Amino acid sequence: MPEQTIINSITAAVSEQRLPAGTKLGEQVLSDLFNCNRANVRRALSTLATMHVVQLQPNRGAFVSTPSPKEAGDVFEARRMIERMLARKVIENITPDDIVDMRAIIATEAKARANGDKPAELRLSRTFHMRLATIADNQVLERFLSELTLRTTLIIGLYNTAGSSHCAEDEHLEIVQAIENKDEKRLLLLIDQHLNHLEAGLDFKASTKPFFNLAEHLTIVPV
Amino acid sequence: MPEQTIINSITAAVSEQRLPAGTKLGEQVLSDLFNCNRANVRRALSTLATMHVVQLQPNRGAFVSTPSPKEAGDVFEARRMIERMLARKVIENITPDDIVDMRAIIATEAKARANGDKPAELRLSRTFHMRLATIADNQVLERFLSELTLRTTLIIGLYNTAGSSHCAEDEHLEIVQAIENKDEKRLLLLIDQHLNHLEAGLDFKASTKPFFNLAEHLTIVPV
DNA sequence: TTAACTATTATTGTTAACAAAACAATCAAA
DNA sequence: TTTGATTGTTTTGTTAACAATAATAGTTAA
Repeated sequence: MPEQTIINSITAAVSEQRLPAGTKLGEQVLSDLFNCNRANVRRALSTLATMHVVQLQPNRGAFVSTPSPKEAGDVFEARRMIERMLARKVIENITPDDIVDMRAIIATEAKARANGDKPAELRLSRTFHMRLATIADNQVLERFLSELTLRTTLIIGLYNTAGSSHCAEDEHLEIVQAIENKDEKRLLLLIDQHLNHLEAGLDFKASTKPFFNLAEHLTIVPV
Repeated sequence: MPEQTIINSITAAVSEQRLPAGTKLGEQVLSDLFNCNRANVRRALSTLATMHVVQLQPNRGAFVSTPSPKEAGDVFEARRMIERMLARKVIENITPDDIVDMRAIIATEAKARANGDKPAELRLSRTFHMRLATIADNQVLERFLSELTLRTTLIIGLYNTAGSSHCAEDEHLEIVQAIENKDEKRLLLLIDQHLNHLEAGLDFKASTKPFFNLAEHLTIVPV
């Protein structure tokens, strides 16, 4: 039981931007925190590493991933495609109850925003997207999206410029409306716009990123 | 270094259908085989489990995954979408050298088939698809496809009915031709047909799963 | 023979101790 | 002040031993 608990806690923290990119995840700290031995921590970190949510550095330990600009582009591209695919399936599968659920999520999200509770807002935004995947009923795509939303959050935390680091609430509402109307064309348009808004807010030049890879900037000149 | 070796060996064996679905992957056997301790084996199996290539059963150990019919459907659906996306990117990025490379892979694949070397044929078929992903130059989609091709191989090994358990060689050739012509419409059609042929050969009613000696079919592949 | 029960064996899960590497601090010298 | 070396501390990596659970074999009784 402890291993999945660790994974869930870390992914939750990342999804709420409580753990910024680059944060060291020490084994001792985690095993103390979760009252378990290091072996469990190790396996949890290994699993998170295969999801590219953390990066393992030999003999140095685990760190929350710091996606590169290229990586960010790949993530957004993959995510856009997967969400479009899910959207099509959602229109096929949607039920009135699902619509009610989604509106409830959006309402709670709006409340969190009004209260200035940004972690809750971020978490609920992700919940909304993941709910679409659940309705679409493809567990492979659902898992892929789960990973990509986490990585998206890391990317936004790294490269977002002041402005909207969150999904616009009205966009979520419009998406639900399009689903209810089974208007596929409009839904795909909204999905694209939604992700475009996120991506447009990124600035890779002036990253507030505290860490950077020296090797990227230094080239070895032969004598 | 041993961990990645274990992962590579098992994925290689799965991709060549030397390890059928359901095979027990004992920790002692693997640690003996790879001259390492159980901790490394454990982490490797944990990583493979997050890729859904093996399934972990509490207190029982690790087994090569036996995908359910529903899971098989999800895998094919996701794979079809990803390969279509990759195909579009391949047309953008393709170079003459890439064309030569791909034809070489297909030629080697044909040779393996002529020699009745089925493992090599399966491996090269996967190589062909993965090469498309490399050319498309999206590491996220490349990793997703890597997982999905492995799972596809397991599915085919489980549910395929006698006939063509492999990609048709001429289909690969036609795909390269369409890429060379930058004929996107035809390329997407071929991709769909290609995967449809694989899926059409499945029969979920009858499945057989044999067992045998692990060490006999696992070879150590260097990183 | 089959079924149920028990004893034995093997395998997985957990823990702790140790080795090796990276990190931090101190101090000396240019 | 900065550089470099040395030492001590912390953290990761590895290994082995032990505990807990499941699989197996053997035995007895119906």
